Amino acid sequence: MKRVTIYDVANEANVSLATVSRVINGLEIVREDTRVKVQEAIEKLGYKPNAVAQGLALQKTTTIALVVPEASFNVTGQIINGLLDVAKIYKYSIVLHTTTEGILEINETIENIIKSRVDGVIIYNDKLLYDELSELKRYQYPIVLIGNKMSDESIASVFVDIEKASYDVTKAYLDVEKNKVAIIEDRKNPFAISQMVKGAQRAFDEANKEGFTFVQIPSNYRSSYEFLKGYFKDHKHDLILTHRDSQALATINAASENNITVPQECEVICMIDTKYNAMVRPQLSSIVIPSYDLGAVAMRIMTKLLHNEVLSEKEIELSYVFNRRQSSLINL
Amino acid sequence: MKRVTIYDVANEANVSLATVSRVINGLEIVREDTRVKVQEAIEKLGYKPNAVAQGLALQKTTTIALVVPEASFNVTGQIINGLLDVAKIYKYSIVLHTTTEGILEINETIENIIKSRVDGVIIYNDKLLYDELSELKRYQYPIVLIGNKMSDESIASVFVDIEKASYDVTKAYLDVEKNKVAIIEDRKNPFAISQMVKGAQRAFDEANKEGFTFVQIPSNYRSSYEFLKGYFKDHKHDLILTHRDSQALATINAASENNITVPQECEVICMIDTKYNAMVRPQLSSIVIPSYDLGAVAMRIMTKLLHNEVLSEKEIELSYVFNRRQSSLINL
DNA sequence: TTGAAAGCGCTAACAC
DNA sequence: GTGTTAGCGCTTTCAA
Repeated sequence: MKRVTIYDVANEANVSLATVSRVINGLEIVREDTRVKVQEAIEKLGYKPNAVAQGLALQKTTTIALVVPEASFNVTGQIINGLLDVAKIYKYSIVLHTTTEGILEINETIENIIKSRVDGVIIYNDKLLYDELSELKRYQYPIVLIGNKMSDESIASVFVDIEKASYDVTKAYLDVEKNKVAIIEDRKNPFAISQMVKGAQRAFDEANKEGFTFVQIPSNYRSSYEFLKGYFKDHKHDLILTHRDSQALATINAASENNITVPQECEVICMIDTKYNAMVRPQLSSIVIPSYDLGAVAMRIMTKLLHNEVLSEKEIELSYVFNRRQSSLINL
Repeated sequence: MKRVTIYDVANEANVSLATVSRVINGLEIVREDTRVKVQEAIEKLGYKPNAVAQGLALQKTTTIALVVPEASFNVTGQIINGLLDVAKIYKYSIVLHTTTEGILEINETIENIIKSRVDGVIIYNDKLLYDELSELKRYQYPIVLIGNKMSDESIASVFVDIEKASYDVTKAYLDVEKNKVAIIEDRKNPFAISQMVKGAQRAFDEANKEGFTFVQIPSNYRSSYEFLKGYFKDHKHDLILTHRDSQALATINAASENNITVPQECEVICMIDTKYNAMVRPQLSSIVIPSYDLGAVAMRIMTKLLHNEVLSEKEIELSYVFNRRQSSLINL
């Protein structure tokens, strides 16, 4: 089946292609009867405008690039859901890119994004730092960052203040003299972890206390779990904060192996709330970061950027709530 | 910064745009010194070929559309990882589409796909049935289905024989006289569940036994869990098969509420293996469906379809293994 | 209100 | 080995 073009429709309807273009774009300067004529031709031929050609002619593609770390869908899944829902509303397509560790790979990804001439790029990525962004900025892409607080003429961001969340939680524990607080490393999210550490440290400093511990672990679940099993043989904490649910689970399981009961002897709280938090036993207390909203808002901001609407604020902070479940005892 | 085009490069290098086109496409009929000259111009100007224009000229976009159900990333995450890895190798971009229940929405998605002039579409979707596919076929899109067994001139598929998996598991239990087998419904994956039921029923039929139960449940985790809590008050099973890990967790938690111990009094096995299966306690036994491979193979097949390579087989079955963990007792 | 024609950036004959 | 030119399918001035 030969692809039907705007010419075919024009022919069929006995009008010029300019007229067809006008009706498919809903321009009001078309007489009703010719509009109908064209519509019928479109219908009859099953014509669908070629978005590629439109993209060339208009110099915009109504697609945006989304960049997330490879294998991160447990964390980014909800974000993507939010993103796509809003993208649908504004009729944007989403091209999905994932990045691995290598700087080479990242540059290749950026190169591909630039070649694809998307209208903007949304990034959820702890590691895509300012240097890499500059390449994107050279080409004047509107950029929305998810998770990192940052902005300038072409960059906006949507995030949750994890430093504050970490501070709040830690402070609540210090207030009741539960002073042995530890944060478990998350190698995949160095920025988030650095924020958490900063917040906890601030709480300690303000309380004039010491004893905060940062526990470095291997990079995957299996070895983290093994490591923690050993770690808990001679370490005790009142509260352990983790970034992801998987690390909280590793912690709880490792503690359990050492006959440390959660939450009685050691409380565990993680930062990211997934549906598994409520499914596992003990149910995981967590900061509920509004992932879906993070994605939805990011996409909404992007549409504003693209339509040159004024943004009253380019750094949008979303609030979290604390959801205490079974793995911890203190309410905030 | 004005977008630099192939003309600018041609000017800078004092050659025609055809020559520039040749070097960026790596055609061998360019003299070395002019190639170098052009490369330098490209470098100097920071030129990146416009994929949109290439798409128009070549009548292909080297992008493929991926369609998955909305909010399915827990299940499709791994598939997408595999898909993207292979897509990178062959330099294809992936446009992500999600579908919700409504038939209208689905048609809109298909419409958008057609407009976007992707080179092919890969679908993981229990509900996108033959009727909807026909629209795509009208436009001669190569299609690769993940999860469903189906094929014709333009359709290929990659799947795991869930019917057989379900049969195997059920048979193993019937063989040792554990005859009270139940399958928990999964409203989001009616096709998969129907296959599972079929397999279990076949095992029962062959063994000339009765007692297979299909348990219908509400659609979300929370209400499923509540429902199952009630259900287990007056129902006992030797083995419960579920599709997703979340349903297995709901089952285990509900059983536990009724003081039914897993796996001693009731064994639980699910079909899809996620990383959480090994993290929760008891660890979930499961059929390990090779999700990553499903995605990777699907994309590989797609490249073959697009390059007109002959496919010896258009229905590719991947094999599963059974991973017994703590929630069940019998090895297969 | 409609049509003619230039242009968006690139590829691929075809000619030189 | 390199240049010229006609598209690819659409939008958008500018005229009519």
